[in-house]
Amino acid sequence: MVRQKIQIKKIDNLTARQVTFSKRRKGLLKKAQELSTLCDAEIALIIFSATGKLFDYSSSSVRKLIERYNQHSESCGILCQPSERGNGDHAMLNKELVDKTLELRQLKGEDLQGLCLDDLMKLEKMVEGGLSRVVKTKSERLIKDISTLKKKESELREENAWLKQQVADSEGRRNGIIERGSSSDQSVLCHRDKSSSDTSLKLGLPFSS
Amino acid sequence: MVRQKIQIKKIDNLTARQVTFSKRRKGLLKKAQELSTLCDAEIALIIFSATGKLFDYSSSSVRKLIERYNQHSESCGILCQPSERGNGDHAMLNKELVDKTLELRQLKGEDLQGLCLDDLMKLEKMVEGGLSRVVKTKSERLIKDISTLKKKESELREENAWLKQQVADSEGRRNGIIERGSSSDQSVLCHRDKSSSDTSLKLGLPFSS
DNA sequence: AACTATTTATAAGA
DNA sequence: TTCTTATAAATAGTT
Repeated sequence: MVRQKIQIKKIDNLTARQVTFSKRRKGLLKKAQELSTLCDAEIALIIFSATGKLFDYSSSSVRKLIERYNQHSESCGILCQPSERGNGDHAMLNKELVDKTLELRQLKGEDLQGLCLDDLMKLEKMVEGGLSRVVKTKSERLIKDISTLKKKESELREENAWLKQQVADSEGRRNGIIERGSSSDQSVLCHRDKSSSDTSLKLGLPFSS
Repeated sequence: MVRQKIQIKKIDNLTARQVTFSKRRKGLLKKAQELSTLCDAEIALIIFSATGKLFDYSSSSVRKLIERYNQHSESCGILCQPSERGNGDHAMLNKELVDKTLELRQLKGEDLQGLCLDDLMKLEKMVEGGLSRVVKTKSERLIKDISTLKKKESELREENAWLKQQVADSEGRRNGIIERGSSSDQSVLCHRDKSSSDTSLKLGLPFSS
């Protein structure tokens, strides 16, 4: 609705979707509150994000509004079962679970016998979409990993060059001044190896700074 | 909030209040719908006007959302009595549902940020497997449908040939014996035309096989 | 999280 | 109620 008018359809990009959700949720809650204040209306608003997080608003209390809604529906609509409240919950939960399990199996290519050609084609489209998104995410991850590794490599090269110089200097000093055996040699080499793995590899810090 | 910015407090004038209620209610419903579409959220909105009239909206069904709201409050809110047998069931059911929902979303290529490269590659394999099975099933279904249709076609051809013969015989008899009008002619021709369009023409199959 | 160019919502008037 | 219009508010894209 800004910069460019958007289409009202599911936002593909996850991050953009989350940002928009946060912004618009806030806007919606504000509008609900304003309407209830301005016009003396009772309002309940229940929002579940795609990830299952709950947000709600009510001018009084959500439960109270739900009660009132139920009463209204009872008097105006089809009757509800007077008993079985917890049971309805359970049954519904169970049904959702069964439905999701079947959907899951079908996405994995199982239990397809009951589907007509149209359903199969819809399913194909959906799985294709999922595959393309998975592949895209994997590629992005690979690119990122490669770039990180390249950076590390160049840091290590730099560090190595510096250490080589140290060794050369040290050897130069030793040769020019005094003969002390091979112990210092080894300690320098050890130090270099240790530094490499302890700093650059693990923490990704540039050795020279 | 226009011409002059309004205060968010109850509108005194009854008419103005009713007009504003109508306008803003419409706006709120639209925003709710947009949010649910754009961000894949589940939303329920219940509005009681000051006069007690009910307006509601839900992305799926208000009842379903209320059930989910109740369930959510139960599992996330104040602790449940540890003695209840049904509750253990309920919690377990709920956990399964949450797990399956996540798996489902990931198979569809969503919520992939938390996955490492290995997980992504496993997921890719799984979705690829699913896709290939769906495509295979679809192909088999197509082959089977085509074969069924061909069989039907040949049966109809046979029937048609037989009927044509009947017509020819009938005409032969009529010409040779008596004048009976055109009524039987038309009914036979109608039948043949109907058969043709119901099978081969509609589905784009070659008529000859 | 803040900014800002635009779109959208809407108060007031007709 | 419905339309118009001037203006406030919301927000998509960007930084």
